[in-house]
Amino acid sequence: MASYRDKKVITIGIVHELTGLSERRIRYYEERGLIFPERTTRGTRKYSFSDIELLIKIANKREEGVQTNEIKKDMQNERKKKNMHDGIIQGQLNAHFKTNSRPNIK
Amino acid sequence: MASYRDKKVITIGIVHELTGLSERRIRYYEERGLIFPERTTRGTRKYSFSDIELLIKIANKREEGVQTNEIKKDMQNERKKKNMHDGIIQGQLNAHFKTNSRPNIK
DNA sequence: CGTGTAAGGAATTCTGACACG
DNA sequence: CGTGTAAGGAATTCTGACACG
Repeated sequence: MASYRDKKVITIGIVHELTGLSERRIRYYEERGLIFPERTTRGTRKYSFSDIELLIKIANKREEGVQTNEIKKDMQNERKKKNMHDGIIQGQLNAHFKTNSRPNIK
Repeated sequence: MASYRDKKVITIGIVHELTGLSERRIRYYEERGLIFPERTTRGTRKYSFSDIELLIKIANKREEGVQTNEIKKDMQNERKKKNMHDGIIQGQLNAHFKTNSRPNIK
């Protein structure tokens, strides 16, 4: 995991080129907690391809009139749903192997 | 193909961060025809992840004392070998299906 | 609330050149 | 030949703020 898709290496200018979103909007969505670029040593933002895909989804929601607040909640719910699903899988695995998740790991 | 690995979206500063190579060297390898970044509308270079991997290979060769000239020839030979191999495969496919590569495509 | 814009400073990138070896 | 460096200009990015609605 954490392949090319998730490596944060793209500057905001290129993100703008790729998405058509203004730099203002891109920064604003970060301010609202929808997206989390990393920073270079000297402070310029770095985005990943998956950030770019997320930005496009966000922009589409905004076009439908959804507020950033709502978008954020939706994203958190997706997260929760995914984690629940993973929990179920893990539960099934545990039951199958009749063992704890991390036995005897100090 | 032409997935994330091959999209040219990384500025030279980030390439430097990722490879440790000086910007001077990165530009020089372009000058010698070893690497081919694209440009933004206003002229700044953009590299792909595969460019970065290639740069690392080039740097390793250079450490062994191989000249850029040699490295370039080696790269061209790899290309040729690969194309020959593809040709063989294609020939086998053609023989197998007793057909031309692109029949009746206008 | 979401986005545009003007503002000023700091950091980035570019090219062509000189240096050394 | 391969790489460093200083030079000057142009473009980028950053933050905080005002505007409108």
